Amino acid sequence: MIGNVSRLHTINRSSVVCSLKFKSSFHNLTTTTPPSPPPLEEDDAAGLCNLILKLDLQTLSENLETNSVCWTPDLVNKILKRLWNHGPKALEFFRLLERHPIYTHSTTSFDHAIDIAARLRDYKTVWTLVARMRKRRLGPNPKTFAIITERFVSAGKPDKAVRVFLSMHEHGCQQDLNSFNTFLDVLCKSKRAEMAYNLFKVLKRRFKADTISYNIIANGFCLIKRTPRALEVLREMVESGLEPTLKTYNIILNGYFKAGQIKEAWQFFLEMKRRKCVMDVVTYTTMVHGFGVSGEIQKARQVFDEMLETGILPSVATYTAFIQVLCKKDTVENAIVVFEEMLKKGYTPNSTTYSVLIRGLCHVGKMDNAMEYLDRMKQDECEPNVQIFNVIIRYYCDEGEIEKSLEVFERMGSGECLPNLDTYNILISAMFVRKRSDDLMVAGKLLIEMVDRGFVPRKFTFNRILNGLLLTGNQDFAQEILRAQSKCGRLPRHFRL
DNA sequence: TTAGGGTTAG
Repeated sequence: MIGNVSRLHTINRSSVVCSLKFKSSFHNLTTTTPPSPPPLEEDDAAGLCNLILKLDLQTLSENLETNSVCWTPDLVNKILKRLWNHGPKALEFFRLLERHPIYTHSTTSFDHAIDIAARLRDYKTVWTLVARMRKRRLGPNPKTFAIITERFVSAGKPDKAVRVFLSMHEHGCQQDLNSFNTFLDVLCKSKRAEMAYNLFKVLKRRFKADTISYNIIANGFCLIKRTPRALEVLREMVESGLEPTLKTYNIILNGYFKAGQIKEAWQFFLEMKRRKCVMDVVTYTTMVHGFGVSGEIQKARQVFDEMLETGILPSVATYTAFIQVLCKKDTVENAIVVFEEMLKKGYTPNSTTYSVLIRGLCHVGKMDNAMEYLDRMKQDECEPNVQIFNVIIRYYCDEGEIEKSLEVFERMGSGECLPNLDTYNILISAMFVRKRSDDLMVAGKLLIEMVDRGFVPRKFTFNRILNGLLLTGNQDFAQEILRAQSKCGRLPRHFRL
């Protein structure tokens, strides 16, 4: 077990894989007078990320300021995206690069950095960056505000989000119908349709609300399974002289399915046909998925076949929806048949497709098979995302295969895809199952690492580990955990921008 | 990043 602890120590720091990857990038960064900057390849972002994660502030600062890397907004954005689950490091990198003698950040990089800071709930940094953006005449733009308001809403501060939206112009960003609709959508997607509707009523004249505004609100009510309210909103829309579109119908169709009103959905679909409504791939995907989720696989298959007969081409999303419902309500074997069929027709599955299939395989205990598909993703040049890793880790944990789940975790740490809050929570919980003191040590290490990466563990998690450590007489380590806890929610001074 | 379909457990 001590092996496990020491292995965890090495994650992202000095594993062999990492060191090998670092070499080339490190060379690029430390060479002081290269004849010309070497052209950057696809993998440079990955290599640079590992380097950024490895170096301390001082060394990183020295390296970033050399002229040997040809920084481009694209490269910087790639790095910021890869470091998404290591917010403090991402911001440190962004801040250091701001001092670069030649390179200056782009609008999109500022937006990424603002998103990261907002996710860390470091609002002081958010506004500092907004001000800096403005000073450099790079923004802030409507997208910047979409990011900020969305983060406030998901942090449980919708009122603050409303105030921010209403104050956009004070930051030099004009409000218009687009930004209004975007903000309504942010509220609706967080299941605050009622709040969005109230705001809509107040501002609809000022912004000249259009079909999109109404569709957003209707969809918001559908998301909280309130189809009658959605229909009311649409009635209001027609009364104000706006015509529903195919998107409107698709929203309602999906709303019926979401609310479990399968009969209504079917009737609505028939009515659309009767009225000779032009249907599209979204209509059919909604039907296939809706029927499938409610367990009506035959109906789902029938609609899928009908779609092909009508000459509407399924999309990757259609196949994904079908594969998912087959996994859930039929058999994973049949899902694989459809998956292979999709490949034969020349479609390239994306990470969502792999995700549903891998989840399906995990669910029936076919872990080896799931791992095979994880490897197949690479062949398809499809990067596995953190959700896929989380599914595999979760199921390994559920099966009591703690070592295997740690192996997958290590694979993530060695640069493939950084773990997120869920990953840590899943693993830490699993460390209590076997009631072994060495598992508890791993849990502690994970907790410290996640705090270091800007995640805020629940109090419960801290207490659980602290209690365990105190019971096993591990006072020193408990102190370390306490230090991590006090650090939580506050970024160290050098992260301040 | 102006709206609709596909990932996610209870």
